Amino acid sequence: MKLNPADLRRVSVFNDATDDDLELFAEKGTLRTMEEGEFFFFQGDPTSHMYVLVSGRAKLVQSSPTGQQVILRTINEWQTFGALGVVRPNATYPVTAQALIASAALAIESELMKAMLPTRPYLNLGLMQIMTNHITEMQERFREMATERVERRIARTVLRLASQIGKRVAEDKPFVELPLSRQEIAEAAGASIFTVSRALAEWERQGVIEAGRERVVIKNPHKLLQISEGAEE
Amino acid sequence: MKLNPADLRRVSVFNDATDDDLELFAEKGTLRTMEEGEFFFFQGDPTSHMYVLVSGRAKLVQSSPTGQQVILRTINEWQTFGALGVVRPNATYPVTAQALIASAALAIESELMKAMLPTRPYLNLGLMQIMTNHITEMQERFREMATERVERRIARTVLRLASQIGKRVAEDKPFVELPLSRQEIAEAAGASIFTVSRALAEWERQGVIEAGRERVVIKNPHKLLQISEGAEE
DNA sequence: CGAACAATTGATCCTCATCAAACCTTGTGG
DNA sequence: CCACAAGGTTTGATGAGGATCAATTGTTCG
Repeated sequence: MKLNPADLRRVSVFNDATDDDLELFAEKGTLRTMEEGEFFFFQGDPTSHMYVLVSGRAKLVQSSPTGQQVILRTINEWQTFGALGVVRPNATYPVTAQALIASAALAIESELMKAMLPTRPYLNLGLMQIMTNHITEMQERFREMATERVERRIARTVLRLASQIGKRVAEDKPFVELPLSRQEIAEAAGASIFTVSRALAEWERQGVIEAGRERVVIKNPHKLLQISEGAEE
Repeated sequence: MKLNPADLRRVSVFNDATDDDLELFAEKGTLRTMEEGEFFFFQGDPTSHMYVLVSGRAKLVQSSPTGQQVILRTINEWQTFGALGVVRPNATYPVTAQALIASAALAIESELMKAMLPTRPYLNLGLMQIMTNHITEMQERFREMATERVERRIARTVLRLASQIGKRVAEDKPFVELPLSRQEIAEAAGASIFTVSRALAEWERQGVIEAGRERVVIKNPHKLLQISEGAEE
């Protein structure tokens, strides 16, 4: 399989790259393909590469010493992950990256990226932009987790996941489909799968969503947003 | 009051700055002094400046629409805050920065920083390093909040706050003092002040800490670490 | 068709927030 | 120097929100 360098411009970090640089990334990078459930890297591995997801879908999970997991982020096509190693070459990944479906990612050596930084302002700016995005997102999620009750958190989580990895169910319909199990929604929302199941069942009764096996279809995002903001009774 | 440019080298972002740059920051920046409880900026303000705390102590808090607060970070001398604006000039602060005690901070215009980035690799690297630190810290705190129960979270919070803003109670003693109210510890741990009060009372009974009004002295950090990791009985 | 696994549903229990009231500490003014 | 006010802290009683557990019901796939 061959990667078209021009496609790399869809990556936000590479928006302002020169054509030469894009070719360099495409050439020096190696394409890694994964089956569903396989791992790009594990929490604790040395941060050897930065990844660009070329196709498929992935998730970043963090495990506690006791084995409990939370989903920190989901990755869609042309999004980057594992970028920490660019800045801290001798560090280890703080998360595990796992393919949600069959996927392919371009792996670029951290050392290469790091060597390019001093002469590429656009790369620095691009990396800092996604970093600040992650910081503000994590701060918000932390506050939610600390102050909001489960149902709202689940609603927000479903909406956020939908914006990150949701697909239109059909071109002409506004419904958005989310290919995630209850377990995964629970790990992203910080709830038990039972509570997630009950919340989804209730929303389905109200016609807000349609729930299936490893699948959620959002039929009324507006109502879901209301729920996430506390319009309840 | 005059700021010595050489002191700025204690700021991690400026570690590798030239002497000229340090002087530039000291000269172009304005020193803002705050009484206890005053605000450097509010959540929602435009990100006009990056700050370096020169003296005192501050906290970054985020408020929910309903007014509930969480403490995201505490700032000690020579630490930076409000650095997001450097990368996103037209954004607004996602947090509020408030002085915990009488403090002074050097305010450097975001625009100035941004203009310097393309020709200063050290600045880019320095900023990215603190950003990755924040990301990994927030990811861990999020996981803790999602998976761990209160007492452990409070223990971890007290330890983390101690490492960030703790002071030795005396040069020759290992005890670390933390000048925070129960309310503030609660907001940092994502707990109620009642639960915090009970936990501290219990630990004081065990000789792990010494609790006072707006004050906690850690006498046995090792034991506290054990509690935070779940050694309980 | 049956095995494996996801999801549901109900019953139970436990953690922790909430509320109320008392207590302690610090600072202020007479 | 004492009295009082203000605000931080403690403590107990209560209750609710969710987690946990167990059993059942789908759903998918070989």
